Amino acid sequence: MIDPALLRDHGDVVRSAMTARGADLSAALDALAALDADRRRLLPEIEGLQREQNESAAAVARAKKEGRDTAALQEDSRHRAARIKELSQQLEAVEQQRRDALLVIPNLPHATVPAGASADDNVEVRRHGTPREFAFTPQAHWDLGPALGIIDFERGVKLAAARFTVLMGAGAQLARALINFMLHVHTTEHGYTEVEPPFMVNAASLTGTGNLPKFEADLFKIAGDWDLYLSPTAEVPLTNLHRGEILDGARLPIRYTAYTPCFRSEAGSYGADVRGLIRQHQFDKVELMIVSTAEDSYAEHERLTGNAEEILRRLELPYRTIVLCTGDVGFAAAKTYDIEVWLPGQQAYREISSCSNTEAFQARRANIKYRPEGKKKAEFAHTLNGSGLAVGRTLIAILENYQQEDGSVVIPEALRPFMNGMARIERP
RNA sequence: GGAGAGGUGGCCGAGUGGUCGAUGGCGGUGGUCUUGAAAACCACUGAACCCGGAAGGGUUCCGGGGGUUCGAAUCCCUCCCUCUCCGCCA
Repeated sequence: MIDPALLRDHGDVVRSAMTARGADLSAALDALAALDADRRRLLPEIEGLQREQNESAAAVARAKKEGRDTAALQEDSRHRAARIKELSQQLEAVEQQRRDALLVIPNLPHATVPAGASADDNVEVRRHGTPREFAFTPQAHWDLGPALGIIDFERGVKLAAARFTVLMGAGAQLARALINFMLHVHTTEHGYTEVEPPFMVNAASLTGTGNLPKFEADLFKIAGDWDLYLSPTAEVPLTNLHRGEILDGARLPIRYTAYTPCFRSEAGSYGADVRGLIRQHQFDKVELMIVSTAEDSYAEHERLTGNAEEILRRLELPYRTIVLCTGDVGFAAAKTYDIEVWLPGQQAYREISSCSNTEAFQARRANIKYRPEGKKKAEFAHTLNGSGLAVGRTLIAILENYQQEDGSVVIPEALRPFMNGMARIERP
């Protein structure tokens, strides 16, 4: 949620930020500003009447104690009560509309975010490793995996639906090893606390992160008499851990990591990445999440992105890091780095992590505050999140980058301790 | 799934229609005392929003929502949550 006071006092800043995003929100912002003005007109009027009503009630109490007649006072109060009720109903309607309007306004891009209209305008900030030279034509993982007997696409469809997959044998083991490896590095070297959250979340949590109300179509909702959704990312439960709390500033930054399965309906992406493991309705991810002070959040953002990159460096996978431009940065984010891993089967860098600083956008929606050390007034925290990393896509990257001419796949050195020492996955 | 009990400020715990945002205790902060600490004593100690340049003033909040009333923590309705027992179960 953007700061309502910013729209009120510096509407031009908000408007130009939305233009930079390529979002035409001028009508929505006009409506929001009008609702805000209505609210500020109604509120003092109601509060003044309530004050009179409180005084009147006290006068009745005094009069009764002294045995005087209170009929006139009560009659007066009755009229005022009706007026208060009438105005309050108006205010309630205005506030509801104002809330609804605020919840669909995206975040303001940070000043360091490059201007641009689409993903084509994203800017590469660094590149690590060199794509391997193959003496043969490298295969895509959707050929490698089934040939090794470790990925079964057909049976995933049989068990559930398209975009569900079964991992078998060394494939399942590899996914589990990756999860353990990532959690191990983040908890023992990067200072994150491991969390196992619920894999289903409620509407309040999804509203806090910004998935609701605007992106309900991307979610799987639980049928029946439940206000629950399958979590699309651990960002949702981790960010909401401190929803409605005021944290001690001395405790910040708080860093969490969690392995969870993630569930996304992938509505509207029917033509994209239909082959292979890239885009699934269910996938595993190790998430990184940080609650930070406002001053430190951009330093934390760099750190978090580096923590995610470190996994790829340990696995010796070539990657590049790009910063999303104003036209591509997500709804809740002020700034996002995408980390893209090299996939020889596609001869392309593909997203394997997305690391965002949402500043106070989610904190305002989820009411996450902290009391700066030595200060009395609580402030909105900044929240950050990033994949550290997407497990399925990491598995793909290993298969494709470490494939051998005979169709076997070498296990990266760093992963072998988590694979019971296995050094290679052979064809059956 | 069945039966019962209960949700009050950071915590414990009073309060069953009239200045109650709420007695008291604990915890916390500051002070007095002390070489220092403890103890004792004193004071302060929630949040959101509105008006205001500020100082300050005001409104709301006793699980959520609605209702009765001049007036609700207190009465009524409803929803949510927690706990206990039984059943079932990993």
